Amino acid sequence: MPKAPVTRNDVAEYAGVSTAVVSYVVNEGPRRVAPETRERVLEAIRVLGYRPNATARALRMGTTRTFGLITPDGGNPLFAELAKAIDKEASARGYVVLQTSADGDPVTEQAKIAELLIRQVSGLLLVAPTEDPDLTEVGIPVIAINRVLPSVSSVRPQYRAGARAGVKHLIEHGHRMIGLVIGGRGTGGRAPERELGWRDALRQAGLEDGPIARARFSRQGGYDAGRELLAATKRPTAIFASSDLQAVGVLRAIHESGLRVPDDIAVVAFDGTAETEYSWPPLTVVRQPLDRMAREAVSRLIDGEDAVQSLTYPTDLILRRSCGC
Amino acid sequence: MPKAPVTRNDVAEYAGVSTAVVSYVVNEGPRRVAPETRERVLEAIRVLGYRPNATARALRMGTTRTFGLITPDGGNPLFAELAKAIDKEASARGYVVLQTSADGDPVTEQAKIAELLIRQVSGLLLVAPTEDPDLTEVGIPVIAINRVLPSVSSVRPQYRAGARAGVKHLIEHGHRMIGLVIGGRGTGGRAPERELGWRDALRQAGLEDGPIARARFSRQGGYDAGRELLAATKRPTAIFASSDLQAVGVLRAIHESGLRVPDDIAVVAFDGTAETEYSWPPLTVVRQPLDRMAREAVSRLIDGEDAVQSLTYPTDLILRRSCGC
DNA sequence: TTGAAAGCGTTACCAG
DNA sequence: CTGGTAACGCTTTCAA
Repeated sequence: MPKAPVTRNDVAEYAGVSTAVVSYVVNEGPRRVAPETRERVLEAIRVLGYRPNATARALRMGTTRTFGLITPDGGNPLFAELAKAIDKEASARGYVVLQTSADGDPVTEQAKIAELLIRQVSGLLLVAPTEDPDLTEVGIPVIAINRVLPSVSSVRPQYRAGARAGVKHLIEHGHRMIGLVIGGRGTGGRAPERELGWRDALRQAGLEDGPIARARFSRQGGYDAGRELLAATKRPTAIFASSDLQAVGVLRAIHESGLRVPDDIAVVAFDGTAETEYSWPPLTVVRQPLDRMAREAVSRLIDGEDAVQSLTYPTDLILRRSCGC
Repeated sequence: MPKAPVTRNDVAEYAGVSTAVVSYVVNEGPRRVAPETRERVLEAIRVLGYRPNATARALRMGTTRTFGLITPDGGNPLFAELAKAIDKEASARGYVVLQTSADGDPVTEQAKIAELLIRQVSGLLLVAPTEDPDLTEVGIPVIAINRVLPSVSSVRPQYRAGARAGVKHLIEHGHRMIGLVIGGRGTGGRAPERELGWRDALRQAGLEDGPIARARFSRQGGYDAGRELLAATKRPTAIFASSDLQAVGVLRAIHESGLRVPDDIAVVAFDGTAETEYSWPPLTVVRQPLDRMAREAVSRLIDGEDAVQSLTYPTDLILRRSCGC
């Protein structure tokens, strides 16, 4: 027997006031209420165990104070960490986030967006959306993270500069043949900016391109790519991996081949999730400023800046052992 | 100028029918509607771009088809994978999950529960809740995952049997001195069942207890614990880590000390997240049946089994290289 | 300082 | 087979 929920009516009755007064007390406005009355209402709320019904409030107010967050894959630590940062930021500002995963599938992604929209979310955060969904007419603020979309604002790390810095560091260690592991084969998208950054650094140093292995953004993809690079005719002495997951796979490929990191091959990765601090050896990484991106994304949704902008944030180079430091 | 949302009224007007009919069409019930009328309504919906308002529906129906999920830490891969499994399961059954993280803090946890309750979630999933919140009076189904609570049903792996199997495997490899890394120091709770399982296996084989290191359930905790065990007077030849995160830390501690896995020290971990397949060496793990647990937890929430039960599920022993296989 | 009442978008009952 | 309409719980304007 699921006991009927206590409504604001019950509270009003118990306290001997009107429902309006209860509302004033609960919301601390928009009208003042006499201290004594206020006490009575508070008491009634306590006694009855009243909890306001946010759906009714949302219906009336037209806003749910809820954000929808769609990631391509909740199992990817990068997205998990990003989601955590967003949740934290949103919580701090009184919002709740409806988080869901699109499983890398554009049609699932579209369906999830629709699902969130009917639930009247106050804003939408799309992490690395696979396709460009039709977003001009949704009527709520939308922001893309880690990917730029034509019709909405976006927030992402300075991929190109970050990759350049990572590769440059490898060059400073004396490497002349630096391979690249990047997206492009299978699902998982590409990463043109990181590829450009890698090339920038090589050009600046007057080096020729090292071998490129294109693979999915996964540990397995990195493993395959690593094996490919190790088998290349001109085997690189260093590898720049465009994601943590791939770097971890590369590491495994290198270990299996009996080579040593960083002595035989150095590795630097892009992303910088927690996992990289405990790989063997610990990975030198170009870290995405997740907290800052999360803060900015949430701010824009709440404060409703409506000009379409694409914002980028500087990365951090974290030196650990895999580069030879 | 945020264009006014199109409501069911607009659709009714456009199609020249009443709002009730629109409702029947949208919900495919509870009344039949003439095919021709139906077509007109569908057309109107298409033309106007109508999207039903789920908050109004929730208010009317008293159910949101939304679950609240609270994990202690969204950054922990185990919980991220579990959340993913739950999201997938819930999605398949037409539910959406509001996921949020309590950051290991009981008061945050309580606040998040309240936040979800006012949003009228249809059920609550609590992953490894830190405290026993007052849950008898919430009026919606609640299920605990990976921890048993007095007042609600729970779902968890067979910790004891799983740990026993993992340690037994180590014994079969010939190890006689097997250390344990487990929770208990700092935040992060304990793990009595896993400790019991470890001891069971040792007893069964007539072995004495190896050294125990208590630490937080984190990579850092495992690292510290690993160093502690390596410095022990009777250094173990094998270590059973009660979580993946700790095992990864243990691995790092071993590598730093110059020892080899599994030759000098074997390692087996409990959990079995994706990360362990790509550690070096790949970890032999006792895998939690996350998908099954997720399915069962969601089912119970939806189907509303109200007897308080604590359900356990068998683990899988995944053999990889860290045990010596 | 407080009360009454309208209305948010939806569902479902009751008439027609 | 379809239309009208009350009700869900809440906020807020208007009146007292």
